[in-house]
Order: sequence, then structure tokens, then C-alpha cells
Amino acid sequence: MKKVTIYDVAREAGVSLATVSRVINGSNVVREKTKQKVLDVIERLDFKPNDIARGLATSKTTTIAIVFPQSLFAHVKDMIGGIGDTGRHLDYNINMYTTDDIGDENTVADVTERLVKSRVDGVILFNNDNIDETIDSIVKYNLPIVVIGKKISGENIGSIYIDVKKAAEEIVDKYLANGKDDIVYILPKQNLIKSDEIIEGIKDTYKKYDKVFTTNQILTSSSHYENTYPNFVEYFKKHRHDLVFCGYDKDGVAVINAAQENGISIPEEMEVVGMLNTSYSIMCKPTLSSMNVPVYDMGALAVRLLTKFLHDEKIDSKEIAVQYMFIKRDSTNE
Amino acid sequence: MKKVTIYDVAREAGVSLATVSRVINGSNVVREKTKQKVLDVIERLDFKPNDIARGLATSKTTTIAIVFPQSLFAHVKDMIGGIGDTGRHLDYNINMYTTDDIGDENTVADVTERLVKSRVDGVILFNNDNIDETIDSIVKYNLPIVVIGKKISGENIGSIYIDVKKAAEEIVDKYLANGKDDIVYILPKQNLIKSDEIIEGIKDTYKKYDKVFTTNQILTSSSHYENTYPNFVEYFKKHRHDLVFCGYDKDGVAVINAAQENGISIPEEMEVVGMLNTSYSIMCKPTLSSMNVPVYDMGALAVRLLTKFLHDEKIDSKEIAVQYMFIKRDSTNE
DNA sequence: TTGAAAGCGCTAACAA
DNA sequence: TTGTTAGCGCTTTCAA
Repeated sequence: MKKVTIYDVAREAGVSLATVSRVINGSNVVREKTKQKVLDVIERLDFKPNDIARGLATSKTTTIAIVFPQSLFAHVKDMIGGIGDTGRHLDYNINMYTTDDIGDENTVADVTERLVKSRVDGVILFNNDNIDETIDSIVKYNLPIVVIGKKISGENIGSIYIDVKKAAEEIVDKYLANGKDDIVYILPKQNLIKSDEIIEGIKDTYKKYDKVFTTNQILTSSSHYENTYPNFVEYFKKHRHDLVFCGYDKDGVAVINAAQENGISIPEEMEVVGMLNTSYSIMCKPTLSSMNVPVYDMGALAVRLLTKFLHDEKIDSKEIAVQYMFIKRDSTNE
Repeated sequence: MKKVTIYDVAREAGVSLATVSRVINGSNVVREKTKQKVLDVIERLDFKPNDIARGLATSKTTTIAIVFPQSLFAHVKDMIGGIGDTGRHLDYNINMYTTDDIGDENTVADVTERLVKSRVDGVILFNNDNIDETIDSIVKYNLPIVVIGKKISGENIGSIYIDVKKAAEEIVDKYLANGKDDIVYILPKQNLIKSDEIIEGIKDTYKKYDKVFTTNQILTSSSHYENTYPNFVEYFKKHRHDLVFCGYDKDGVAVINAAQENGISIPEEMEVVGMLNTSYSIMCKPTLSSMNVPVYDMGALAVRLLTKFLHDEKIDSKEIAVQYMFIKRDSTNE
């Protein structure tokens, strides 16, 4: 089955290439009758214009890339829905690049290479450890970039982010106001959410109450529940706190389960909050209070913003903050 | 910054286009000295060959598409890691298409349209309700297809699947052998895993023991825990069974929590097993026994098989079964 | 309102 | 071992 081209359509419709091209691109200079004739032939021949040829001719591919490290996948997944839908609505294809952190090769350079070769129109990046390096390597090819999860902007660079510092302040303040200052923060390995900003928010709030949040109030979690849970079981044999503030819901579940294992009742003796409000938070007992983040929207907004760069549309702000919301469940008193 | 092309390299290196082309394509007819000279210029000019132009010239894009409905995302996500990694290793780009089930538009046709236009070399499909329709609409354009989650094959069609029927038989047999025949199956809305095959397996096993598995032993779950859980809380006020066999882990957690809410002790009074062995299964108490499925591998194998179609490599079997394994945890006695 | 023709950046015969 | 040249399937001036 030979692929049908624009030539076939032109010949069959008795018009020139240019006319067919105008029709498929919705030009309004074509006479209605001619247009109809062409459209009929397109339909009859089942002609699908070749995006590749068009890409070569226009130097635009109408595809955008999303790139993220494997390790971030759990967080990224919820945004992909928004990205996919919005891409489709705006007529963009989505190219997915994962940067594997396992190999010893320089994956940032590798991915940049592929990105540039594939001539995507723009790229969406997810905040991660070497985000700056990644941005630097891409920006050289003046590809528009939108970063999800970190406030940043510049020539052809925008971002969608959450003000986690404020979110953290909001949470911690309630406790400090009541004199409950034995708070620990569970620092997750992943970092789509900027943990340093959370910590900053906590510190500031402590300061506000003339207290100080120290480094030993920060515990690092492994990325796997299988490891986190037994570690916490051990930990809570000797510790308990007013509040355990987890940078990621999954750790919150581990804390809840481990604490209860040690007979610590939640929320009476200890309170726990998580971040991201994933489905984990409703599946444990007691259910986990968590900070909700509109992940789908973040993906959608990222695509929208990127296309604004691509179409030279007016951009009100290159840094778009999305709203978080505290969801109170049973692991906290309020 | 003007994009540097193969012409620039040729001129700068004092050779012809063809020679540069040979170098970047790893042809071994080029004299080592010439090759080095060209390579130097490529390096110096930071030349990145334009995949689009190459695609037009070769009628190959070295990109494959993955398409899946939003509703399946939770299941698909774990396979994407394997797809991304393998794609990168084999030098293929991954194009992601989500079929939104919310809009009333015909998304199957829509996605097929984009797929064809973008001239991807092949496509990976995830089993779902209208998989047959999707296959039909794509196969017309003789694009190689690999389906994940359903045993199927044909000219240019292959699949990666799990023999869930056997898996189900294996689970259920243990109970029937001990006279425990009060078993219900929780049928999930999603269907990356073929529930009808599971049910078939259960039925066959019942038959083996001269018993019959009836339709009212099948309960349908909503896709959201928020709905599933309260429904089960209600359900287990009046019911209990020897075994609750869940088509998806998440439902297993709902069952465990809901049953305990009603004072049913697990696994003593009732046993529960899930499928897919997701991280949900280790986060509940008691932990959920589940059927493990190598999701990452399935993604990787899918890409590998697809590329075999694309390169006309020898294919031993177009239908590749992956191994499942029962993971015993605390929600079952054995 | 339409058509002719040049060009987008490569690959792949074919010739040298 | 290298170069010449004709495409690949479109878009886009420019002319008519």
C-alpha cells in the first residue's frame, strides 16, 4: 500500500500542490468550490499529510519533549495526564525522554543531544537534582523551556511551581502557636518538591517564635517503603514528636504504620502530615492529612505556557504558582 | 544562532555532503583521515544532524508511539520506565499519545490520525476496552504494533502478556483443594489485566472440583478508592468469604480496611489476595498477598519486540508471556 | 484565487 | 574512497 502524498491529491483533484497545501492548512483564500473538491479527494484517498515533510519545510515539528529522571517517575506520572490532554488539544505531539540515573554515562548530555536532533519545538523539564545543568545544556540551542516544580524564569524559560515554603509555614505555624515545637521533617530522596524551601519555611516559622529548627530535626528517608518502614519502626522505639512532617505521602504512611507498631497512637500522641495528597494518604489508618497539589493542572499549565512561548503569545507571567491546599484527615488534630 | 547543517560541515571540512553523511551514519568506507577531519568539524561546529530531514529522506523516523487511555494510567506508569530506557538504548524516540475517555469525540480515530501523520515507525498499545477497534484502525496503515496485556498476534502484530488465567487457577486451586469454596472476585473497572481470563481460570478450577463459580461471586469495583472503600464497609457488614480475590491491589487494600472495620480478622476469618503487587500491597496492615507481574520488563520487552518488527529481525515468537509470581504476605495463610 | 518553482536538510544510488 | 545529483513530501514566495 503506497503512501498517498500531496501530489496524488493534487493530480486527482486537478489542482496544484499549492492549492492542496492551502486547503489542508486552512487558508481562506481558496475558493469554496475548489476547497470542497480537494477535501473530497483527501477523504477518498485517505490522505494524511506527512508531518515530517511539513516539519522540514517549516522548521517546526509541533512536538514538545518532556524529560525526567526515572527516580522522579512516581511524582511525574500524575502530571502526564495534564500534559497529554493539553498537548492533544493544542495539537502538539509529546516526546518522552527519561534520563536514567543508573548508567554511568552522561545522560544529561545524551538526552540533550537527542532532543536537539529530533528538533522538538520546546521542552518541559521536571525539577530534580541536576536541573540547572540540564537547563544550561538545552538553553544553548535556544529551545523554549518550562520547568515544573521550581520557580525560575528567563529568556524563553518559564515555570510552574508551588510555593512550598508558604505551605510549610502554614502547617508548622499551627503547632508552634500552641507551643508544640517538637517537630521533625522527613526529607525524601526525590525532589520534585523543593525540600530546601520547605525547610526554609520551617526555619523561618521557628524564628518567628524565637525558636530554632536544627539540622537533627531533619531525617532522610530512603526512596523505598520497604526500607523506610523498618527504619522507622526502629526509630520510633525511642522517639516520638509533636509532629512528623513528611515531604512525601508515602513516608507519611511509613511513619504512621511504624509509630503504631510501637504503640504510639495517632493523632493523640503524635501527629503526622504528608505532602502531595496522593492516594496513599487515604489508604492508611488513620488516614493521612496532606497538602494537596494540583498535579494534573501543573502538567496542563506547563504545556500551555510552553506553547505561548512557541507562538509568541503574550505572557503575563513566566512564573506561574499553583494553589496548594491542606487536606485535614485523621492523622492530625486539626 | 543559525542552525548548522550538513552543508556547513561539508564546506568547512572540504569534503562533499555524501562524505559527511557517511561519517555521521558510521559508514566504514570512509578513509580514517577524512573521517577524523569531518568529526573534528562536527565537534567544532556543534553540528547535530536534523532527524526530521533524515526522516524525510529515509522514510523512517526512529520514533515509536505509545498510546493508552487516561484511565489506565496507574497501570501503565510502571511500564513506561522500561519503555523509556529500552527506547533510549535502541535509539528510538518515544511519542506519547493519551486517549481521553472524557470527551465525546472519537478519540481512537483522532489518535490514529495523529499517529499516522507523525509517521512513527511503530506503536505500542496497552490492552483496554476498545483495543480491537484501535488495532483495526492502525493496522490499515501497516504500522507494526505490539500490544501489552493481551495475547494477540498477526502480520506485524505482536504482544507481551501474562497468563493470568493460569495465575488465577493457581491461586484458587489452593482454596478449593481445602474445601474453601466461598470465593468472590473483585472485578476492577480498568483492564490492563484481562479480567475475563481470570474469571475463566476461576471457573475452570471450580469445574475441576465439580463445583460452579457463579456470576454473583463477581463484584465490580469503582476505580476510586474513595468510592470503593465505603461500599465495601457496607458490604462486609453482611458478608464474609473464604477468599476475596481482587483484580487490582488497590481494591485489596479497600477490602482489608473495610473488613477490619467490621471486625473481620484477616487472614484468620477471611483471606485476601491482590494482583500486580504494587506498592499499595505493602502499605496496608496486614500486608496484602499479591501476584507479582514484571511491569518494567513488559515495557522493555514490548520495545524490543517492536524493533524486531522494524528491523526485520528474526522473531521467535510474536506472543511473549512474562512470568508472574505469587508473593505471600500477611493477608493469606499460605 | 491559483500555479510554478525553489527550498527545507538529509540519504542513496550512481559515477568517477 | 569520494563526489554528483536526484529525490523524500511538504510550504511559501512570487507571478499570473
